Amino acid sequence: MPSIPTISDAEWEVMAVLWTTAPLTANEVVERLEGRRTWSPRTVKTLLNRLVNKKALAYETRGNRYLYRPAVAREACVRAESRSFLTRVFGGAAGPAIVHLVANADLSPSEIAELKKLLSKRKD
Amino acid sequence: MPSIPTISDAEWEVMAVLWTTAPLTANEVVERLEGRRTWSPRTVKTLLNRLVNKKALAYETRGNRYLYRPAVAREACVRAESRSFLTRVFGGAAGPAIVHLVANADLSPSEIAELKKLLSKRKD
DNA sequence: CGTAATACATTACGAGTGTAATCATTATCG
DNA sequence: CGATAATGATTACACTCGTAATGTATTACG
Repeated sequence: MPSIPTISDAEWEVMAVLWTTAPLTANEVVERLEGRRTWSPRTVKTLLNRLVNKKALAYETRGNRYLYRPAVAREACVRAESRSFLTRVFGGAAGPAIVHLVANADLSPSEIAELKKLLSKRKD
Repeated sequence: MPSIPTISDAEWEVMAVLWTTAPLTANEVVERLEGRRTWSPRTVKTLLNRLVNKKALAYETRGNRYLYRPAVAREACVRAESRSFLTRVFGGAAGPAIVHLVANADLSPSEIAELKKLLSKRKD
């Protein structure tokens, strides 16, 4: 399993785009970020570059253009970030963290139902 | 409401100590971190200083010693960090985040029961 | 073919972080 | 009272991040 690189806030936005659709050219990534961020295209290119250096993204060249695609799975990054969050904020204790989130979150009835089902299964 | 300063990883460790017990002198904080971290006492002093500058800690002087105490509530910081985590990793959607955590977390039966109770109450 | 446009690479730069060492002030021991 | 030890303040330094500008190589138009 490839170890998960550290992905910063801004980098997560870029990764999110490519986890949704890949491969994309740099400009396609820029387009998909418009509206959500007010970044200069230069900034997006910088982030793409850093992510490639971190081996969070890979690319193939198609002519003079690069096609970027994720090199790490979203699920793996989510797990890593979650662990880091739990450790920092709750000292690693998932129980209190989940209680906090459930108490403060805006959950739809169907989400509540799903969570209850999930909890019942885990009791086994 | 005082706005919540940004608290880094290392700083969270220090805050955690003072949220548990306060007020404490710098050296008492250092002692309580021994074993959990291998920081030089200097490093801890630096972190205390930064936290005071950020107004996350306050102090009173007792003779030549400082007594540090939190200036922001743990609960408020937890909320801020949780929001930041949800936004970064799950695009702000709490539902999927909680599902992920529940699915991956190591929960005790009593925690599971507590969560189910909490969810039932929220359905109303 | 040469020059402009395009696309990636390199460099920039101030703020924050992790990790400390040195400086200055104050209190305490002899 | 003076020297030393203790304590907080200031300074350090390399690395990451957010946010770009500038440099370089390649392509495409005229």
